Amino acid sequence: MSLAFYNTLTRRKEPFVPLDPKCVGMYVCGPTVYDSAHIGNARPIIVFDVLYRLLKRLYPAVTYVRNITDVDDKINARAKENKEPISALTARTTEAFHADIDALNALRPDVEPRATAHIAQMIAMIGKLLERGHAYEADGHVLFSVPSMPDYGSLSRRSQDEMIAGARVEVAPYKRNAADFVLWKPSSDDLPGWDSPWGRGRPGWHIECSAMSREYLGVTFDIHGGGQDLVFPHHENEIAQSVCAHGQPFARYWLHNGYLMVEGEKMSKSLGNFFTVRDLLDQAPGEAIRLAMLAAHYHQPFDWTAEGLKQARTGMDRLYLALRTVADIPAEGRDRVPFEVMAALEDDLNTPLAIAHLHDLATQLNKAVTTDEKAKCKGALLAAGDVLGVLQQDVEAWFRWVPQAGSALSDDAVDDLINRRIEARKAKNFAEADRIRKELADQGVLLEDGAGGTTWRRA
RNA sequence: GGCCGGGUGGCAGAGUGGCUAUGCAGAGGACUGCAAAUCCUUGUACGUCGGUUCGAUUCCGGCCUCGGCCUCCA
Repeated sequence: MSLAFYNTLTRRKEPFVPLDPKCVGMYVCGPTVYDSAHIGNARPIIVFDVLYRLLKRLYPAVTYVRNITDVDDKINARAKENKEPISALTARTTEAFHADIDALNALRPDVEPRATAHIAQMIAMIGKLLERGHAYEADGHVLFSVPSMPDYGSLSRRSQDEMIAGARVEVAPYKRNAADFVLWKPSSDDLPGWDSPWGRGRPGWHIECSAMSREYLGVTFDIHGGGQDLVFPHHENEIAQSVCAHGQPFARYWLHNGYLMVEGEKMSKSLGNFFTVRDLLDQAPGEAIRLAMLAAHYHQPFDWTAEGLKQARTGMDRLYLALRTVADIPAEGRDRVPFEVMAALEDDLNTPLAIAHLHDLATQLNKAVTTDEKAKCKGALLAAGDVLGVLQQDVEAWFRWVPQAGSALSDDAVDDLINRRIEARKAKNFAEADRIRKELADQGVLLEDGAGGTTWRRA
């Protein structure tokens, strides 16, 4: 089986051949740190985390770069609104972002560059664009000249005429062409700014990704990922900047995750269907959120629903339940991801199919008779979970998870009631035993009487 | 208007030119003091109209329909 991705650049699924098979480079657009991450932000985080985990299994080394945008007009506006220093806002938001993605089992990238730490590289790159005639100064700004690049628009497949026709925003008067975009803009004294050959100012939105990917991955690199909404203009402009500055190809494979909707509608604050990752982590364990997200192919539009999250949690329960039966048997071969799971993921990250195989593995485990069989099945299931980033926690911890807000019965109280029920059952007092079962059930605790005694879990 | 992506069984969601995933929910059975879990069995799915084909849900075309993007939202 070989690795293949749907490449937005060619609109086709293509075999993946890295530039350097010893080390694969991937860049994913990260968050602008002015607010809590919402579930729309979580999708690319989770999707590209699976890609990262997969690549790490297939190649000796992977360099995963995901930026932090910490200079942006939205940040400036929010800081002003909050009456807090920009640095405090970005530091706080970055920290919250890290906490959220850790809870979703997303591995940290190898490099997480901050835009403000790479202003010099951006200035150098803008200088190069000016030198090569792909940019011009106007009214304190430096703008990228779109007509200077004949094949501008190749990623999003739109012609320059179309863009001008479609422009629905008033065009700034200093632009030579309506499609031109800002590389550098002047900052007033109350705004963050850096000295540059064009005066004190700050970078435009797109230049940071061009500069930072160059810094850590080189001029040409393997994979660039992000949400579909970034295809135009962000990624298109990244390509323009990088290709024109270096005269060489930029990212070779472009992967974009589909849009995320909520209960069939576009997520927006005004519709009241806006959820942060934090909100969801209070409602369900991170792995359930993760499984819910991976239940659809990354390229498809995804409809986030409460029902879907519930189903994902039930699905995780099933997998952990299978593992619970073999808690005392050591896993065998955890380092070997089952072939079918790898094949599914290598085929353009088919996570729904991979999850189906996860369930097959759980069924096999449930049906396994000998200890040897069980050990192997357990290893296979855990290994499969490792590439998908699920089944990463202790089985009992999974079943003891309680929502943030809930005033759940303590674990000790549950154990106490279970012991009383065991006494009642010994005395054949089934009425009392059933009463206790009911009492616990009302508190969301399910009891399961098995050969090895009574176990419990929260539902 | 331009461009893009969808429409699969009760629900979610893969996939395939003929052998019809997977999970949840439903039905029946085994097991169980009860229950849960588990295992077994089970269900005339592929928007619509044409075309290509021995055969299409899968390929091609029209139509209907949903969603998105078109300058700073992942």
